[in-house]
Amino acid sequence: MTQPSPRPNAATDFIRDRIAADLASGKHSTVITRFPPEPNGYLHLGHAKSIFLNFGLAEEFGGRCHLRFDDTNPETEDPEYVESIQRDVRWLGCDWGDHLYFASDYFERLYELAEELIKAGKAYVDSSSEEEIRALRGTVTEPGRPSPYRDRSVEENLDLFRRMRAGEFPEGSHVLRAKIDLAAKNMKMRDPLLYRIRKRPHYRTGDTWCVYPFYDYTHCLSDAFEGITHSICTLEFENNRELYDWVIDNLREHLPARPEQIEFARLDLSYTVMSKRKLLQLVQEGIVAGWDDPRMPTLSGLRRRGVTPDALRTFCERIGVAKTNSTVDVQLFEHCVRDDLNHRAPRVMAVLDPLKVVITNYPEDRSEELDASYWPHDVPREGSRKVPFSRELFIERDDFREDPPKKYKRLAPGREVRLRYGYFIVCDEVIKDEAGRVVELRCTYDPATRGGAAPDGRSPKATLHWVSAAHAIDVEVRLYDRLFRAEVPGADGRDYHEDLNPDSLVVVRAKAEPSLATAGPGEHFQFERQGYFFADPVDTSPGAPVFNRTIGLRDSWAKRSQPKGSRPAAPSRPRREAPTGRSSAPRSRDDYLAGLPPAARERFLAFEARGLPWGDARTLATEPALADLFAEATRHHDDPRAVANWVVNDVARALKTRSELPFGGEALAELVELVATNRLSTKLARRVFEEMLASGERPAAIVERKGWRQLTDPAELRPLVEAVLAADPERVADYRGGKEKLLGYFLGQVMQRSGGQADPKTARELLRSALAEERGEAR
RNA sequence: UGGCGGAUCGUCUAAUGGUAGGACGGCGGACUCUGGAUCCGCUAGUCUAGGUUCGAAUCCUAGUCCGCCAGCCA
Repeated sequence: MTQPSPRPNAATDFIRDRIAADLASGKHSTVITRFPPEPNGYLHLGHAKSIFLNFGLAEEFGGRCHLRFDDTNPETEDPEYVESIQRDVRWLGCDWGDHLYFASDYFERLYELAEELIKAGKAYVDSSSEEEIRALRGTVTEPGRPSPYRDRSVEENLDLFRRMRAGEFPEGSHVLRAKIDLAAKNMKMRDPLLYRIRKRPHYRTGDTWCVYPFYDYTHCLSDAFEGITHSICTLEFENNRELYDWVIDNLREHLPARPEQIEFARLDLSYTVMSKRKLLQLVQEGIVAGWDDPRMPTLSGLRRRGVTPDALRTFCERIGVAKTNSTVDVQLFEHCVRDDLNHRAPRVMAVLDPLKVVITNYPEDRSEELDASYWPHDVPREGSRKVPFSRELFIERDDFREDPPKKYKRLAPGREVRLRYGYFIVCDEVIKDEAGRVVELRCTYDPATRGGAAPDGRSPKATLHWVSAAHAIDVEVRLYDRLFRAEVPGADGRDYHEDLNPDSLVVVRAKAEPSLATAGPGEHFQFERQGYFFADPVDTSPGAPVFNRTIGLRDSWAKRSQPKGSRPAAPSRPRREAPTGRSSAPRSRDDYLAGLPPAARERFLAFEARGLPWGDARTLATEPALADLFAEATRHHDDPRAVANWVVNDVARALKTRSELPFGGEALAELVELVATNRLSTKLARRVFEEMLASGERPAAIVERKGWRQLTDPAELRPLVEAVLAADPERVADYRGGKEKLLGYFLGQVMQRSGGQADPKTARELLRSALAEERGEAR
C-alpha cells in the first residue's frame, strides 16, 4: 500500500496526501468512499467533480466507492431522480458494483440507535413549536437557551419518541433533538434536530414511517454502517463535522467503523449557475426545455449537447481539488471539450447561413464527386467521403464581403479563394436585391485547381467550406451558446434571470453535404470552420438529422474583428479590494500601548525593558504560559532576546496543537545555550526541539543520542560543497551567468547532504568562493 | 459582534524552510487546403505590516479581505 497510485504522474492533492498518510500509518488498511446524492434533482457538472474524486480515489488506492442515495426527505425526492442519477454516474464510467445503498434502507437501524441515544440521556423529545425552537437557538453572537422540555426523563422521551413513530402526533408537534450544548459557539451543536414528524409517503418506504431522520444524524451513521473510511463532502459542511463526530462518538459502541469527514471546495463555473434550486427553477419556469436541455450544466444536458465523459474527466482532473473557494473559468471547460472532440469528430461541411454562388464557367448539366477526407492531416485517422460539386453552390454569407476590411482573407470582388477539397474560384459579380442585400455571387473557377492545388503553385489565403446547392440537404441546426452573459449570474444583487443570454439558442435551417443524411443519433461531427456538432439523440430521425452545436471552434478572426462586441462581458464578480494601505495599516506600538490596561501595560514595558522588540513583548504580555516559560528559561540562560525568539516563535506554535509542554524553562535554556555556543545550528536546534516536544528528553541528551553536531570546520565542509557543485554543472553555469539566486539552492543541497549539520554561514562562504573560482577557471 | 475555513499570475492549481512552476486565457510569431489543430515566444502572482532564519509562499505576531453557519433542507 505504499505505492498505491496507478497514475504516478497524476497531480496529487490534499485529500490524496491524507489518504496516503492514513494508509502508511496503518490508520486504515483500505479506502472506501461514497458518492451520496439526494434524489431531488439531476446531477450537474459540480457533481461530476465529486464523482470522479470519490470513484477515482477508490480506484487509485485499490478500494471501492459506494453509490448511496441520501433519501431522508419524503417531500422532495422522486424515483425519476434515482434513475437519472444512476444513468449519469454510469455514463461517466463509474461503477459502484454491488454497492448501491439507500439511506431509507437504514431507517429501522437509525431509529434503534436514536432510542440508544435517548436511553443514554443524549437525546430528548422537544415539544416546542418551530418558532419557539428558532427563538431559543440564539444567534451567532448570543447563546441559545434550553427548551422547557429539555430535561424530560428517559422514560418519557422513549415513550414520546415511540408514539411519534406510531403516528400519534401531528406534524410539527414534536421533534427529537440531540442533547449537546445550547451555548455552543458552533450553531450546529445547539441541540440539533435528529428526527421530525412527516406524514407523507416516502417514494421507497411508502407509509411505513412518519418520523424521518435529518441529514446530520443519517449521513454519518450511514457512512459508519457501510465502513466508509473517508467521507468526502464540500466546504459548506465544515461546521457539520463536529456534529458528525459527536454522533459517531456517542454511538461508537454500536458501530462497526469510525469514518472521518474531509471537505473540499465545490466546483463553480463562470457564466453558469450550478445550484440545484436555480437549475430546478430554470426547468420549472420553462426557461430551458428540461433537465437535459443542452444549455444546462446538468450531466444529461451536457450529454445531449455532445460533451463526452472523457472531456468531463479531463476537465475535473485539470481543475484540481483544494479548499479555496473558487470559480473556474468556463473557457477551461470549453478548451477540454474542444480538445476531446478534435480527435473524435470527423470533419464535414455544412453552411449555416447560405449565400448562393454560381460558377459561370461550369457547365449547367455537369456535376462531379470530389474526394474529401474526414480527418485533417494532424489527426491520425483514416476515412473519406465524396462530396458533389456543381455549378450552383452555397457558401457562408459571412465568408464574403463586398468591401473587405483589413486582414479579411475571405472572398471579395475580384478575389480568389479555395473551396475546400474543390477548386479555386474568383468572384466576378455581386447580385443584390432591391433592398441592396447581396443575394448571389457570380464566380469563375479554375479547372486546373481541382482538389485544391494549382499547377503553378499559387495558394489563396483563404479556404472556404461550401455545399452543392442541388445536392445539399436541409437540416435543423441548434446553435447553443452560454446560457448566461454575466461572469457570475446574479452578482451585485441582481436577479440571475437578468443575466440570461437571449441568444443562448438560435435555431437555423442549414444546408449540409449529402453524406450527413445518414448521420445517426449521438454522432459527433466537426462542421469545418464552424464548430463541433452532435446529432441530437432524441430528435434525430432516420434521414433527418438534427444537430446541436456542442461548442464553436476557436475563432481568432472573430476575436480580432469584434474584440468587445457580441459577447458583452457584463458585470463581473467583485474584484478583491486593492489594499489601500490606510485601512489595513497595522496598529503602531504606541497605539497598542495606549489601549492597554495599567497592569498589562506594566508587564509589556517590563519586557521591553529587557531588550525585547515590542511584538515579542506584546505576545509575552498577553500569554501568561509563555511569560512563565520565558521567565524560567532566562534564569538559566540570561539572553532575553534569544530566549524570547524561541518562546514566541517555536513554543507558541507548539502550544497551538497541545495544551502543555513536556519540558520546562531550564531545558529550553539548555537548547538556547547549545545554539549560542555554536554546537548546534538553528536548523539542527529545531530538530532537537521537535524531539523535546515528542519525548520531553533534555536537549543535550538528544544531541548525544543522535550524534548531532554542527560542522563548522571548512575542511569538513569543502568536500560537500565540491560534491554539490560537481553534481550540477548546469546550474553552476547558470549561476556564473548571473543567476545568483541559485546560491540558496546550492546551500540547500549542502545542508541536505550534511544531514542538516553543516554550518550554513561557513558553507555559504565556501560556496561563494568555490563558485567564484569556477568563474575564474572558465575564462 | 461569535465560531469554523480560506487567501500564490486575469482564472484554476503546484512548490510540505532551499530556483515561485504548470494549465487555461490574453498578446505576438511560425506553420497550415479549417482564421481549427500544432509549434515557438511573451505577458503576469506569493493579501498587508512586522518578526524568526544563512534562506520564508511555507514558521511566529498583528491586521485586511473573502466564504460558510442562526431550515422541522441536504
